[in-house]
Amino acid sequence: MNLRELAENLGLSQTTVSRALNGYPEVSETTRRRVRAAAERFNYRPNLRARSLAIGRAMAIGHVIPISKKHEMVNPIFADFIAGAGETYSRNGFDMVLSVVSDDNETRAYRDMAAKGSVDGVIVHGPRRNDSRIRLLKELGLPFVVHGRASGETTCYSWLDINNTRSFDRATQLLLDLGHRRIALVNGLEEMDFARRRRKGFLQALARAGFSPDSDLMRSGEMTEPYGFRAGMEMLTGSSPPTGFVVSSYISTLGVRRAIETSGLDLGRDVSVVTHDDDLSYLSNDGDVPVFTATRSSVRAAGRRCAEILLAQIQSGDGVPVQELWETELTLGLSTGPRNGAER
Amino acid sequence: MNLRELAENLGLSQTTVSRALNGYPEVSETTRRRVRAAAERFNYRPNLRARSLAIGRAMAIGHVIPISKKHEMVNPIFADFIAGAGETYSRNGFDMVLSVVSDDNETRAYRDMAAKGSVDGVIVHGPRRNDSRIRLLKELGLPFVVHGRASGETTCYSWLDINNTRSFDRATQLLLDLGHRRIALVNGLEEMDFARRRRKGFLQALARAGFSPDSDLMRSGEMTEPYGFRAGMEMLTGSSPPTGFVVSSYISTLGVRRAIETSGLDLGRDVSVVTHDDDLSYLSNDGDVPVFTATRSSVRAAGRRCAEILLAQIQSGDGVPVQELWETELTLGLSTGPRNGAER
DNA sequence: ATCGTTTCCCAAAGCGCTTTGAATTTACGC
DNA sequence: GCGTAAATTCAAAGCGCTTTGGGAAACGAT
Repeated sequence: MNLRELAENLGLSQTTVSRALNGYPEVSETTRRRVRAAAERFNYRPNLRARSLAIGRAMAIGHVIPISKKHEMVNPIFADFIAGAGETYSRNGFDMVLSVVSDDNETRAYRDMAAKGSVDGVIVHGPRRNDSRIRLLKELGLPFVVHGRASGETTCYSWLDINNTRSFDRATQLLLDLGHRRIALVNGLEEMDFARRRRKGFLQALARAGFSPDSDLMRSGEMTEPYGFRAGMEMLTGSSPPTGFVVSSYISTLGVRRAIETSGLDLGRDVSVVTHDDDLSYLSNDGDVPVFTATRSSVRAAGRRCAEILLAQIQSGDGVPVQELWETELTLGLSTGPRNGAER
Repeated sequence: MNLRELAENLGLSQTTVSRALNGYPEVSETTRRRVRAAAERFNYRPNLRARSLAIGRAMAIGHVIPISKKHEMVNPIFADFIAGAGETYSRNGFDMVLSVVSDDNETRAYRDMAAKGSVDGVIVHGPRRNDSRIRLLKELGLPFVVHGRASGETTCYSWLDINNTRSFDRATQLLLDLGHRRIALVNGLEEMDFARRRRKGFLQALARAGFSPDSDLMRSGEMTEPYGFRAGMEMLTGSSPPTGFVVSSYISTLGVRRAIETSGLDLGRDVSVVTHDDDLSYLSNDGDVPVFTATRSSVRAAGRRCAEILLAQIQSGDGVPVQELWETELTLGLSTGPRNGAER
């Protein structure tokens, strides 16, 4: 059932039917009701492609997901973000189109999206230092919101980020306050912007306490469970193992815990761990008392908000960037405690 | 840059340019090269909406993700599936459109997709017993592939599933062979088709060994980590705790492990666990020796394959259903061992 | 030269919708 | 009853592409 058929059926012109359905004032209330009823009855929905061709908008938001051996974007954190953003989209009648591309094709993917006109805007995930995508998207004139920030990028753009530096400063400070002296950082990939900021916060707290960084106690890598395990094992079996860990992701924290247990140590007593908790719906750190002491911020809420910002930007058409910096909650769990008196 | 401009620029008609780019034989090789070069130079991509309006195909596949309090589809498993499917899509020039809807709107979402013409086909996730979506999609004439199966649905349709019954039969049998007598099942939501099949396999193995089912040792729920923990705690602190667990998801297995450890028991010695492992890229159970004994099947590979089947179906246009049943690997890890001699 | 055949290219229609500009009907005041 | 304004409705153009049905040019064969 298309517009023409529906119009014929009603004995009206396509114009009138279209206007009736889209709420234009030039059509009388009685015919509008009549049209609405018929549309309902025939289960009519305007063809999206035709509609967006006519109005020049795609009614869709794009997410480009680079995929490769070294850099895997489709992770549980991303899934939760998507869930949040998706809610917002469907509430506003937008679709979400995901483009999974090998990461050497990422630039092309954005170019394609812009040229093909398949989306009205995009969300940029996992910004890196000096991220070239931001310039590209500006050049293409495609509205976008960055989840995170790209330090080094001086031009103005919309982003939503958490205060990574302060989060990790506070997390580290907590361990210092508990008496820990050898504190390890298990971080994300060094090229990711958030990882740099977290490291900065970590080092900042150490410096304040008068400690100089120990590169043996700093790891960066993609935040999987096995990575956390490996990093944990290496450090715990090293010559002078840490008594505290600050970990960038709940997922790798699971690996760190495994390493601690494998080493016969007791989490929260022998070794303290503070993690960043994205409040993932499937890997909740909730409970009467959370298992892990964590800096928490819901990535799902971030998804919702990023989507809202982007849609507002598209609707308004003005290029006024919106920038939001969210603080995280530092919640105490069972994974932290005072340093054991005895040196290990 | 659109087709008209490109054609004008070349001094050719739109027809010729279109044909040149789409590889039709009616255009000479020399002009084809000339057109290709110009398209490259101007960074021309056909407008997708116009194109699909003209050819009547959307070049996109839909995934409907129901979302609600009780039934959360955006999980790490789904993320991996998406990653696999997405690879296939982009290799074939298709987009993936996700529609996140509250689950009382699911039917509407499929209807919308079909009527709006925004996709050429859909993948159905998480089939339930007697799933109404299958009938709906047949009625709508929208090509689809089901990831899993819907028992009770008698009509013929394309699906890709793993042999859940046999998997869980084997897993249970392994524990029986190791001497375990009280074996618990921590399963997914009862309404999900796979959960029913897994329970069937579980009970089948028990029955073969002459054991009758004990409802105290069977749980079902959404497969989160906290759920696994709760289920594990309840059973382990019950009057006659299990010495073996069969768990439906790696994620809830993490919860079960936490419960075991919290109870002061030793995984693999006091309590054995066999899990189903979807081979998630972020929560890998790999290693020289896997942590968990598991029935393994890559959900990412399943995503790839489902996408292939669907695309083939769309391309060919015939309605010949494809059905694939994959066996899982039963891999031994560190989480299983003979039952302790002493009764606990 | 003439007549098919190829080869190469084009004008125009059509996909299903929105929107412009105009036409028709109705309402109202005089 | 007439003129004007307001309220409705409509025909047609256009969004950017593909594709149908020819037409012109080039090429051999007669």
